[in-house]
Amino acid sequence: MNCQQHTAEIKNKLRQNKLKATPARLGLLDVFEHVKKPLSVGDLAQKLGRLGVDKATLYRNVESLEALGLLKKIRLSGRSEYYELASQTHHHHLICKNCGRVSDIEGCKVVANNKNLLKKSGFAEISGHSLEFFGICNNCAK
Amino acid sequence: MNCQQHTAEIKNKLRQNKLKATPARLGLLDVFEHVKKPLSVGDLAQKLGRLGVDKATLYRNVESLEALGLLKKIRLSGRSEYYELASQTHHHHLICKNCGRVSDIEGCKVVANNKNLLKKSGFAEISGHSLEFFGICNNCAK
DNA sequence: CAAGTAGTTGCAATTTAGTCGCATTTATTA
DNA sequence: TAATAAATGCGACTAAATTGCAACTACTTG
Ligand SMILES: [Mn+2]
Ligand SMILES: [Mn+2]
Ligand SMILES: [Zn+2]
Ligand SMILES: [Zn+2]
Repeated sequence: MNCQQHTAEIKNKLRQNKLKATPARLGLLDVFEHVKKPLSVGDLAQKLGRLGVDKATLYRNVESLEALGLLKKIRLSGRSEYYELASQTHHHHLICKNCGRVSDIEGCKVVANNKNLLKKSGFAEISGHSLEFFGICNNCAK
Repeated sequence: MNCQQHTAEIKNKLRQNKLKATPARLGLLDVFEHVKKPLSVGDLAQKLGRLGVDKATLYRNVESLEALGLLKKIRLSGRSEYYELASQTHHHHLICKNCGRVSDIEGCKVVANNKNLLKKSGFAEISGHSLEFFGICNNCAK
């Protein structure tokens, strides 16, 4: 699939959900396509430099694009929220406690033994992990 | 072990680490002993109501008590940081996407199959999870 | 292709979570 | 009880995120 087809697809998806295909949104998604790392709104603002998109707009857009299923919010350490393209295959992250560097861990089986994955990760030491499940509690499901 | 022994132990641990056993710290730890849920600094401030501990003090204390190993910082959803007693056995959490309710998942084997644990969790639906590892990357380890 | 309009944007003000410096107070020790 | 290292409260400050609103623009429909 080439880039124009891809853009057309995105525009469709937006319109199907009554979201306009604005320069801010297309630019934002384009940044995610080209940058491989998780990005905060601050990162985005910087990458979008010449487009000069207001931060309120960025916050509103990452939120609606997440709701739409194009972005995924991930919780790294630090004070800001990060986002990735939701189209990436499910994976987790290794976060350096020293410098904050983030590496993807491919081939997740939460279910299986992770040791092999970690060996291949390019990390010198794994000192901890955090695993959270999200869902609906019985009380809310009622 | 009764409650007084326990308090004495905590005082010792604090003093051994040149931390004073202040009302703010003992009160804070007491809240954690009695409340089973992870707490943010905001939660703590509220629970400590009548003691009227300043938020700067609370932030400084959760930090030093974490460094001391009495508290553990955990990242749930939402914007603030949460803490739990570090004395609890290693576990993870189920977080309701609807109401934010947090349940402990006991008997963690990140390594093993989680399905049985989830059945017992009191959740109607598990729709996702997040797993992060923390460590030192090769670049930082150098 | 020219309105009409729902949806979007930028801007400024505001809220929230957390941090910091400093003068005062307190827990501990001798 | 006096000396003092550590802790506290207060206020000012920061960064991240949110909100209201008037102006604007991408899309729809004719
Ligand atoms: Mn990733
Ligand atoms: Mn817990
Ligand atoms: Zn590193
Ligand atoms: Zn719930």
